[in-house]
Amino acid sequence: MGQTAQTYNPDKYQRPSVSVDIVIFSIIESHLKVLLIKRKQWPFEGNWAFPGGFVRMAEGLDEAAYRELKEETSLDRADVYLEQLYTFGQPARDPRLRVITVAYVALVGVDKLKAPVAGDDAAEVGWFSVYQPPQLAFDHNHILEYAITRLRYKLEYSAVGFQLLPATFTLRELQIAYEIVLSETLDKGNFRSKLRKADVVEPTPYYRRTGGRPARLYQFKTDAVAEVSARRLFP
Amino acid sequence: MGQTAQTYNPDKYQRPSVSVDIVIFSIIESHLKVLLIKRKQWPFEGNWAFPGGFVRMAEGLDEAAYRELKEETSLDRADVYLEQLYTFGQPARDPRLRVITVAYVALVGVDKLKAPVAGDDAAEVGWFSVYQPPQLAFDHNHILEYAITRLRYKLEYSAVGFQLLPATFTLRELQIAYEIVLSETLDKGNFRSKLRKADVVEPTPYYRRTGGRPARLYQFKTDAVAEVSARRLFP
DNA sequence: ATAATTAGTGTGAAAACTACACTAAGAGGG
DNA sequence: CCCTCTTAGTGTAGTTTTCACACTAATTAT
Repeated sequence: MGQTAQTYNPDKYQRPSVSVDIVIFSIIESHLKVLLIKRKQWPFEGNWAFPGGFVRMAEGLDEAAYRELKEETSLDRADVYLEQLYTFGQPARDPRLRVITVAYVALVGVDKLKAPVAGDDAAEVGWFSVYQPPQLAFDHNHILEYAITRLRYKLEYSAVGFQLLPATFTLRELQIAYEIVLSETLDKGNFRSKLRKADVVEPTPYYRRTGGRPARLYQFKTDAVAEVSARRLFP
Repeated sequence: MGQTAQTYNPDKYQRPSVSVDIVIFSIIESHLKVLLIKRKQWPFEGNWAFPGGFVRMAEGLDEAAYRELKEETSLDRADVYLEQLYTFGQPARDPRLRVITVAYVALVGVDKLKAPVAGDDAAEVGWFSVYQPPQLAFDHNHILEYAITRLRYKLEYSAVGFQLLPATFTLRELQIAYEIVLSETLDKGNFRSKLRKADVVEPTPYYRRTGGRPARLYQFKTDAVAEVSARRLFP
């Protein structure tokens, strides 16, 4: 019969290792891309993996994710949107030892990207299209798929899409970002009127020159809640 | 600088314990209730907690959740809807040792409930209204709130609400279940037409006698997808 | 000037949502 | 048996939202 949490003595048993993995998305050159690091050791040597690492005893999970983000990509917590995705814990997902990983999703605008730095071992780092990723390590294919699904879903009913853009942007750029993530085209007029009603962006006094009529630059309203009330924002 | 997952040797470091906790919801006597177990030991002795326990080295997370469910409540995996909720890992959430817990939400129909059994130590077990829970252990208040929010949210755009009812039910009963969870009244006609359009229930040949006109019994369509396509199902 | 290009607005038809009224089928009481 | 009460189930008009598409606006290139 069952051991309940109160009687079970965990010291008698082996404990798993717990890591965080961060799926970092950005839109680079009109493509939805994900940051990956090349592994230099067994297992999955030469394959690519999300930045991440083991959770330390004295830190929370979000804290661990922000720390790894900073260490492996130099991205500060102020520069990214970070959210817990899901926890993956199949016993065989790491051939070395039992590792349960808490996956996070991060969104970052191109303007925030420094040249991504590697860890101590100067591993190769790169941005890859999410639709043609390289050979991934562990169950990271599965995690990536799940992350994309969640990102699409989230974009439909909230305003996190702004996190993929620079601080100011034209409405056309925002629409293109949504189109890239959702993999569908959106109607310009409808996109704009929804945006107006959602009341999540505000105009700046600046314009960006384009091929034709200059486009007004907008910014995300700081007081706007990310979770846009009831109804879906998009499509 | 950063330790990456590939160079870090986790054996050199202490590892946290990992548990699963299961927030089990049911609708009992027209109230949304949650199953809790009374703790008999320090810490939080006398407080109530979700069923749960430590994850074993050879089992996955869902597997651990189903096992605990079976051990502590006799509920079989076929009898419940189970879904991972969120992972809570604040270092101080358990005063004894570092425990990271992967929380799950389970929905179960009253007809599935046997008298809930306790573990080896015959702990007290009970169903409590989610709005006036007793004194809870650990961060379980926080987990409960999060679980309720997610349940409401999920009900709005998917058809999991059926999981809170017996195998067959009247549409009125289903509406009441939704009203209880969402804490708002719904229009009968509109509820029914949405349900018709969503195409997730089918009539059985049976009726339930009520005070007035007998009500047709319905069942969840087995081939219906739980995630109801695009638009919100309710309100 | 004129065409080409991109920004931004307006609008009518279709679909969905909402509130509310209506009919249907049983139980119970005189 | 007839009337009333209760709960089940349907219909619909008015409003709001969505969707497709046409229109105007401001700049660059020729």
